[in-house]
Amino acid sequence: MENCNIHWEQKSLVNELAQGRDLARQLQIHLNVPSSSYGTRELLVQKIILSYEKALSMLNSSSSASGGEQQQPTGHVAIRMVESPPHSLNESPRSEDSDREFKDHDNKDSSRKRKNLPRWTHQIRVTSGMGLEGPLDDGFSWRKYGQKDILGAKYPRGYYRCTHRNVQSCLATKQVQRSDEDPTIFEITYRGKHTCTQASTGTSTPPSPSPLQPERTERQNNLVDPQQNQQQSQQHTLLNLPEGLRVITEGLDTREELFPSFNSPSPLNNSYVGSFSSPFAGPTTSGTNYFSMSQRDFGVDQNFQSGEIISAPTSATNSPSVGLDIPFGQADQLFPNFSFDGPGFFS
DNA sequence: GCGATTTGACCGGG
DNA sequence: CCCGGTCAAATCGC
Repeated sequence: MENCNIHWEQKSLVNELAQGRDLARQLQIHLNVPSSSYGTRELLVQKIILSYEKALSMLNSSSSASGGEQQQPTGHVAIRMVESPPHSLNESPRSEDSDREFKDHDNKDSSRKRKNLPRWTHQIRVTSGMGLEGPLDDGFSWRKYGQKDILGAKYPRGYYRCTHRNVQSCLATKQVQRSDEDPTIFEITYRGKHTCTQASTGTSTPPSPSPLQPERTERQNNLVDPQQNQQQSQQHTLLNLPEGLRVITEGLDTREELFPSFNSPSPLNNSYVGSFSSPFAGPTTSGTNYFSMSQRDFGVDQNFQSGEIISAPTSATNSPSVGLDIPFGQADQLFPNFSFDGPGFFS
């Protein structure tokens, strides 16, 4: 059993390093492309750093005592994934989703619904000034399909799904929930993975950032704001993310999405790697009070010094499992060959 | 007119 | 039966 663990960690470590290598290659490419934006490059740098950190944490946790949590030294934005089991004691256990069954006449294999789709949340806080913040775009186009008041939460939760769900059966969804206590924190939960092919060419990327939209409190409906749906220019919109943001990320469950480079040999075509690990979503709606920030408020030269990571408040503080995660919770979805259903492996 | 959002209804799990 | 997630008709915005 332990051998399996060790073996597994080696494997994920290799994955991590390979991902870092690919990201570095991407960065190299971007450095040669004049159209590449600063934000894009910075994002790649961040991801490379993240990759290193994860690899290091794997090494630390495996060789020495697992509890050793080390801080990331850099003051930059970093992303830390914290694994937290769904039934952990922290409140807000967004329970499994009860998806109404589809009209899938054919697919009666509804055994695995979205029951165990990968799910991870990112908590995003924006500290620049206050109030209205950014078009946090994660590079995907989402369509809002619902909004609900959640028990015990002051603010409603917005439900989004991928725009191309019908055409590409892209089942990715996300939820955006504003924190009750600190209204500047948004908790974005992603579910599923994007299978849709987004605008890959990048020829006519819509550069327009979304305009400001007034904040609206939960019950007011009259003030609707024209806001354009977030466009999918994977790379370009990503530049919104670093500046002035204070990012809290928390990963739930599996994060096998982060290893798509597993079998993409060419460094060029894993551009969609970048789309996954960018946690910033565009809470676009006027329904809940989301925000947008004008680009110019954040000088590009600001170096986002305020960017800071905070480990997730709920579980990260006391959970020793910070930094090591259960890598392939649903590995079967991505890697069918990679079965590991050993009992008690992680559960 | 079309596509996205809004919003109450509905559904299913716990 | 309550609550969270989704649907779908109405509405909005372009």
